Amino acid sequence: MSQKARTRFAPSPTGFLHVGGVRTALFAWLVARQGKGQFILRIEDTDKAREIAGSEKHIQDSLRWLGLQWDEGPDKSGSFGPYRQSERLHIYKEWAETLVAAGRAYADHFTVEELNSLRTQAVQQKKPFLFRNHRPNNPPAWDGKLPLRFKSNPKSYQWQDEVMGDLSAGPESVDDFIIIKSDGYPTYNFAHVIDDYLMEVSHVIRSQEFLASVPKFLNLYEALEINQPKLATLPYVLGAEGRKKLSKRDGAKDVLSYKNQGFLPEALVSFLATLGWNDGTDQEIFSVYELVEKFKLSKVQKSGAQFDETRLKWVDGYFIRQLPIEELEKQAQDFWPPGAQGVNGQYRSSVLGLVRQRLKCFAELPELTVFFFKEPEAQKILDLYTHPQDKQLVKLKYQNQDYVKLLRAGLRELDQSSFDEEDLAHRLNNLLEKLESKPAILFPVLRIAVSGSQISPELFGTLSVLGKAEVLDRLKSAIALLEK
RNA sequence: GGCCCCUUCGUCUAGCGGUUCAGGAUAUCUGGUUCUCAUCCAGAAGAUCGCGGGUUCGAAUCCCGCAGGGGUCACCA
Repeated sequence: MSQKARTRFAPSPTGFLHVGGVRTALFAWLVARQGKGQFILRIEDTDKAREIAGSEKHIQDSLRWLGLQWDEGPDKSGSFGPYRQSERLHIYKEWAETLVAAGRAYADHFTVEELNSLRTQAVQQKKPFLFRNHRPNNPPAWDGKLPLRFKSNPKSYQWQDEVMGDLSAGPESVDDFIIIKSDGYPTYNFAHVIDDYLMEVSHVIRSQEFLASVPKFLNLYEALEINQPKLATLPYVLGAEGRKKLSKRDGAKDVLSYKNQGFLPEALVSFLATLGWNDGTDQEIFSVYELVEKFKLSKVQKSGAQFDETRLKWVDGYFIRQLPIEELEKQAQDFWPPGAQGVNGQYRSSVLGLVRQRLKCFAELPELTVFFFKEPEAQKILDLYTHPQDKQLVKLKYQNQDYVKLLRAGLRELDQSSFDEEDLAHRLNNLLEKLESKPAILFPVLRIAVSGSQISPELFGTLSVLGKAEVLDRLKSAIALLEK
């Protein structure tokens, strides 16, 4: 796609941005970037009742975290602003008036109750409700107090969707819909059409719930005599449980909650991009750069895709393993266990090096690394010796004095060590021979004393990072504990 | 109910009439890597391509029906 594309993401500030919504933003952003075009953030705040304070900022924070920077938006100047629909009311009014003048819009005198009863009737007759069947002959003049309805010109449509392909719908899909509400605000159906046109949006990329309304939009484009942008309809991101679209009600998570759990933004981006899209090869993980290069709307899946957090974790783990250690350190900054704060950076960096390959996200960092910053609890150590989980140790049925013997030998040997990994490996291997022990026995015994856990990073590295003084101390405490 | 969209391993997907009794990834299980967990490597299991018809020498791939799922029919977006 070499043509300049202008795309937009147009959320309404009615709450946080969830992963389904942000995927739409991502796809739109990719199309803009690869066309060397612009990505527009437009806030569709035309429903005052549903608006939630702070959500615009929250949406912006989410997009920024993922690196989906916009070129034009409410906080940026641009030649097509303002970018908040509530600040464009005069524009919609003007366009509405042209429609009125052309006889293509009329004031709707029905009360909400009347409309509801008409609808109920239609439902009872098992017929779809079409307002145009109740179109008044002599509508009152539009004074701005009554809602204004578009006077449609029902017909069949066939159109091209960049994702869905050839689509069609009959005239029953076209109806008179409200374009300006009685509070003076435009409806989505009207405002987005005007804005996309005025902002010269080339691709309207949105999710599936609007598909049924497209014939209405098409009809409006004709009445307004404006060119229709390219349309791309994205399938839903589905919740993990059912086959339903991911929604806040069904526990869809806030994008920023993934930030708080310590997922890498580039991992979420890669994961989201491949949720419903792939490049036709076996590649499973993509950098942002590759996505910009390879993404194609035509390769987007037509069916919905379940959001599977297990897969997200795999992707995130992959990125964690790939990232240079300095970069990783920056990202991990806020996730260290208590006690790690005062510690010097070099030490933390070494710890990170030891645990990085088992990290799926930084939320797991504290559990994996506590013992590097705090002596393990005595009780825990004792429990692990007396009730080992490890198969080998269980079989041996060691008594305390057996452990003490090994620990003492370890202590003696390590006391001589320089504590660089090579020397540690060399000495402990010698010790194995001397004691006629096995790695599967000696190592876990040392591991427990040092880490208070049976599961921890590889032993030589752990000892080396922990340092001689600390290791010897911990061995001595363990011995004292067992001898009590 | 009308209209519209969708339907390949549990999950994400490849596949666009023949080299596919369906490939990759993940998840699961097994084995290997001087010890646990993880990584990495090797392997196993897992989809009669929603169902039924057709077209064709040949169909996951084209056509038609059906079924299932989803969406929509708001002064919400």
